[in-house]
Amino acid sequence: MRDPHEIAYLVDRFMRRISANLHEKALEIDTDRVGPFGGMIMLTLSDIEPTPMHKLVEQMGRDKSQMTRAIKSLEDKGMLERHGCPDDGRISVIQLTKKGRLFVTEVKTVLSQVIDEILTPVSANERRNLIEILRKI
Amino acid sequence: MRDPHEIAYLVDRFMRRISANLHEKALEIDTDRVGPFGGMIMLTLSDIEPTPMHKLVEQMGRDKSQMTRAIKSLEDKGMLERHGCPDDGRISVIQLTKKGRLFVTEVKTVLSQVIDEILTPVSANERRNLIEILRKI
DNA sequence: TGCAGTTAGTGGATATGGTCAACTAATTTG
DNA sequence: CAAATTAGTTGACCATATCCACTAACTGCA
Repeated sequence: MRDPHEIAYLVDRFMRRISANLHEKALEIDTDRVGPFGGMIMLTLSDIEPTPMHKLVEQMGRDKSQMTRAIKSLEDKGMLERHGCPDDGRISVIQLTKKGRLFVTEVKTVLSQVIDEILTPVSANERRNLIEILRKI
Repeated sequence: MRDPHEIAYLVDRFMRRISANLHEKALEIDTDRVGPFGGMIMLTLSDIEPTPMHKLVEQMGRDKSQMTRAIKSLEDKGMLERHGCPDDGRISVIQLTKKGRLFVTEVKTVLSQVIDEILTPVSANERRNLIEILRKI
């Protein structure tokens, strides 16, 4: 394999390694059973909050109905809050709670550990390259 | 975001773009409703066949029970065959059929197109780097 | 104004993928 | 040969994804 399609394969493997390794370590911090997808949402939110749903949907490339349910679940767990937007009645603005922000810092710690482990065979220089390239995509 | 955890996020986005773009184009060639996961299995098989299940499981990093069912479904669709191994009665060796091989070449074509599109902002040099780095992981 | 089209978000139905645990049959090891 | 291991299967269950129809609120235009 040395054609473009190999990339799909490699990226898939990469992603699966992350989730597998995360799975073990995350049990301790994920006391609310937020799960991988919920965690990803929280991470994303911590970057772009406060934000309306549709921005989050766009950012994460997911279906909006899926997002509705995930957000509701996170709201029930006290991770985030929604308040209506005075300028536009359709929009509800999402914002992390204090608990949510605390959770995000924990997730970042664990996730960084996991990725560091996976990236041990990759030099610091190459890591910068990797991030650089992925950002362009 | 400039910490290791950003990588998880970027890789996730990458993977989602691949599946989204593939989703549109794949409808024509995927007449047997093999689906993304089935396609991934076929691609992997085309590299390592003939192979027993547990090698495939190891290679793809999936649960073996999941693989049992996926393989059965692909077998029903005439994409692959299994025959018992004379040396070891537990093992059944998986092999692509002619139809399966034809399907794989189609998948590779479409997938390569999709990835080429996504990688347009990335130079040839960087692509080599990317593959290089992903291989190490 | 006010109606037509668009946008934000919700909800139902269904499909696919992933996880866990228990199980059978074949094989290896001491 | 008995005990432990390995390959693969099956059932149950949860998480995630996709599609579609729907409401409410906003925008643009005549």
